[in-house]
Amino acid sequence: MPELPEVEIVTRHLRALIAGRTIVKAQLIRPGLAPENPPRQFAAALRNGRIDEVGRRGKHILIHLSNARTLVTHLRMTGRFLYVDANDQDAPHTHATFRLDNGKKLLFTDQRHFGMMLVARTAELGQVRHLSKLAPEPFSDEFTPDYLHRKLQRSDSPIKLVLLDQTKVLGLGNIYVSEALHRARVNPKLPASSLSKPRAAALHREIVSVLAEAIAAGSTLNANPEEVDVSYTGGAYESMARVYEREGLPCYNCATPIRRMTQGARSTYYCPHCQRR
DNA sequence: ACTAAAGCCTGGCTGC
DNA sequence: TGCAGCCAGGCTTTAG
Repeated sequence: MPELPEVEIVTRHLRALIAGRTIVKAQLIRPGLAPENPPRQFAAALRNGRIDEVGRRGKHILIHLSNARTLVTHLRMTGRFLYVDANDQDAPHTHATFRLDNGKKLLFTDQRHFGMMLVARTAELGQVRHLSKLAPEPFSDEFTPDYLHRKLQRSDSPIKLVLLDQTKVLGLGNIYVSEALHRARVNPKLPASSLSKPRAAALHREIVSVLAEAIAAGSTLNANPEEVDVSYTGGAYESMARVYEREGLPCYNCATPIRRMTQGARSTYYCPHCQRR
């Protein structure tokens, strides 16, 4: 599923394909995709905007335009961009289209309707509700072992749930949170506040390294580098995961069978031996 | 102020 | 074979 590494890969592909292009015509087909922008306003705000930059903030993709607007996109579970000929028929579940000045069009498809878009003035992005409370980028200088320890101190919830909170730690989802905890040998049920400072430092190191390694490997996406179209399974990182979806298989450290449990209505994978405490 | 749970949504799977 | 019902999960909203 799209977590920070997956969104980073999509962002890079998009950047290579559409940076410098101009949006000739934008169309919001399903208004619910961008509830804060009525379809006519959505179209007008993007029309004739040249794409200056394609960036990322957490799991959001930011497409900055020359007309002082930014298109913000969250893929959630099944959102994806397709880059096709302008004359091609729209793909199934297409909820927005962006015709470009090179005979191509970008489609946004989303089978499950969880994805989100919004257009904002670039200068006002700081006040956009979805972005304003996000934690620092995990690769930034602000995300330090001390920062992580301080955030964890403030909650008695199971550490797995706290790590999924994008206002505390940015970029982890259900896959990488299980991976980071296993690598740091931390029990997912441990109250966040009881993680010692040295263990928080180790966890910090593993969060950064698991995200970096996933990006370097191309994440869990199966993506054609020439295309922005991606499949959300079959990517290289899937086979690199040490616990995720490995229930019953031996831990790579100690051969104990990996277990699955439910936390916050979703699966957590862990090694009952390596992650005893 | 915090936490827990419901809700959003649909394709694929399970079990009758 | 058909179909009801469950499951997956990022994030917001609501209830406690």
